[in-house]
Amino acid sequence: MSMVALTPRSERLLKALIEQYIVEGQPVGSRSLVKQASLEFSPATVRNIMADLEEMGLIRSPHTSAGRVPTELGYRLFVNTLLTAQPLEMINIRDFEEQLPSHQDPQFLIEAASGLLSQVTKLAGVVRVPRRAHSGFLQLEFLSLSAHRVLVILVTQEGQVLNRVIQPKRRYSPAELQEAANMFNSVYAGRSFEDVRRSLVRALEQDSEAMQKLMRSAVEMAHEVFGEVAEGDPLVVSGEANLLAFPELSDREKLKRLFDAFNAKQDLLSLLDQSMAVGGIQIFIGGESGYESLEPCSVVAAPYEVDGKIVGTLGVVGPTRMSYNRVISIVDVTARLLSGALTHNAGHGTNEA
Amino acid sequence: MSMVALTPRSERLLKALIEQYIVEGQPVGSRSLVKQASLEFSPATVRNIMADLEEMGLIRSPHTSAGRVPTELGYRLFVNTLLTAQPLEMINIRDFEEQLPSHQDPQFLIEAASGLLSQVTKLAGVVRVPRRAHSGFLQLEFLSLSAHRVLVILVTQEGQVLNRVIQPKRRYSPAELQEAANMFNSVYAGRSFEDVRRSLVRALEQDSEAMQKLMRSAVEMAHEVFGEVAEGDPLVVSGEANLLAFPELSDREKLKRLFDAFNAKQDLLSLLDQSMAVGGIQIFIGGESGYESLEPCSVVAAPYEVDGKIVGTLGVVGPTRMSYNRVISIVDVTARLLSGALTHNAGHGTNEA
DNA sequence: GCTGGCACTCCTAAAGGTGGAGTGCTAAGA
DNA sequence: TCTTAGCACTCCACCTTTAGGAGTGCCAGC
Repeated sequence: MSMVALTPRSERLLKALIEQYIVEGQPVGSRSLVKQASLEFSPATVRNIMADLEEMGLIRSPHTSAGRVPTELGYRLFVNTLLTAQPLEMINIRDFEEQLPSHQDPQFLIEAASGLLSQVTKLAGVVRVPRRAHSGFLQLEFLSLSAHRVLVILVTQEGQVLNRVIQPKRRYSPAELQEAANMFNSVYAGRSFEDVRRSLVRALEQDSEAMQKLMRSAVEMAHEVFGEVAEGDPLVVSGEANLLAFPELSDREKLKRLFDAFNAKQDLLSLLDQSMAVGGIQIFIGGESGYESLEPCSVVAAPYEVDGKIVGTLGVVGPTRMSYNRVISIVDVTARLLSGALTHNAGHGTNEA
Repeated sequence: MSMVALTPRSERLLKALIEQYIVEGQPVGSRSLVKQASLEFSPATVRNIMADLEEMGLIRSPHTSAGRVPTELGYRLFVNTLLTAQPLEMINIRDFEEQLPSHQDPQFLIEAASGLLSQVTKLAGVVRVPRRAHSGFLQLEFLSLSAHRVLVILVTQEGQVLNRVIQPKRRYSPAELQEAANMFNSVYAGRSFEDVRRSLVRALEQDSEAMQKLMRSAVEMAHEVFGEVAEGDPLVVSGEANLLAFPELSDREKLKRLFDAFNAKQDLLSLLDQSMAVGGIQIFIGGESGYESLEPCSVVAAPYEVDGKIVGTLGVVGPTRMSYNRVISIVDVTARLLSGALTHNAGHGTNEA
């Protein structure tokens, strides 16, 4: 494992090898590599260089008389230093923008982004949705639906709307509901969800005499909703079926485990959260992610923002043999566009007259 | 193809054969069938009867010296007349009910039902969500978020809440928004979504003089939302990965096509809609559904209701070789429970004091 | 240090061979 | 007339063998 720096020639060779392997999915032999990359030296020379690269742990042979295949280390070197940036013109950004119109429902945008990622990469797209607990509580509204049913609507600062129907103990007039909401909002608006939830619990435990009666009702009803509103699905996945097309995942066992991972979502979730903390585009190659279920895969992820603050992560999951430069560009631009579409004070609003 | 009625004995044999095939997934031979079902006649006799059944098109041999496998016709006869009802005690209905609590967000309930179906059947669960166009519009609310952003909230009679942020041309005070909403609701409440949408288009085309200014604004803002609010995902699918476990779907081509069908959703959607019109539990075996993509599958579907009116369908998709009696019971009970959870005036409300 | 040549390895695909599970048919028994 | 045991036959699934090819490693010459 002599960590001698690569010569320019061996770098070039490694790059050509990985690129060919990414396209063909077959171990790359010396002869075909010479032909494919029109190298000016002979197969025998290539074999010598390959032997060096193998010694360095960058490539390996599946067996004695097969060609070479990149190792995780090889991919890592490749994405770190050998990638040629994808010309972004090739990806029609217009098309992307059309799919992610500004000022839409956040949930809709997130699902659209996930679908977009999977469609254009032909891999699985995944979006970590913003956590509600940390997002800001903007406003609450009580609507009377019928005698004993009140619709409670919560609005987050991100523009998300959550709702739940509750059945309060007594009947309230629309005016009462309105006033209760006003009182509630004036106290709690602007604080984080988690913060409000805790405050409500405390308020309920405290002496109820100290609170105005209507406010007490508001707190009770709000608590019912804050406590119960499900976090919803924290992960939006699409295009899993695309992975069926890859022969390297034809191993039924592996495939099943991978799909179960998509279903369980726990590993992916942790990975994306971890990536959110770091910021910037993250690439996890094979076992680098540290999750066994994702071992045969690579993940390319990028955080996205709302009003300049990172709130979630999106990315692509595919076999280690993926077209990294293309995927990276796509993930990058999608993250930017999603951020733009989710950000409210965007300069490109439609009705700024 | 002599359509002589089956003798009780051949019926019994067919039933045993299909039941064994459902469990084992392997062609059933005469000897093993005798042993398994402890029949009181010999393998030779069974062979004779099998030959008859084959002539009637109820079973077939994959090849000369293999056992017999049910045909679609065989399955059809089986589910029509030979099924022994699954004792419902076996499925713990309590568990189901816990997963589908009343008075929850409809979207949540629908996703929970889909997940429930797939988990307990180990197949793919699918729910057709109610169509918005036909559902009733209950009430609309304008909330001022910031200077130029207004949150428009639509509430359906089913208790669903839709929302979108718009940027109106001029600024409105909260009081104005309140009044505009009141005016709007007094005119349009109770009509179907599609109806309201059409009315709005007409109102906008007509002479604006005839309308009060604030009402005009309300109509404009409402139109922006009614026109643009996406229908959302009409189909909730879960547990697709369960299908990977079935060897009969190991054909990569078929599997890919099936997964694409789940993604495209068009065929499944048509099938479920068709099933909704008929009402009652529907079973589509293999090609009976008429959709090529679903040809290797069977679908068991049942409609569900809100307030006594059928609004959608749910079901299970799996290989033709599925445990029909079990699946039918599960689909049935899930449809009932979902109906109950979605129905508002349910007798089992929690706070009816 | 590069290259052609050569022996060697090992996979893949096709071609045989074998055993078992299962069938259809026939003829004898109830 | 229905049932059953027996038997020859079929065909798959599995294994082994064989040949072919792609590729390597190494050596010797340039």
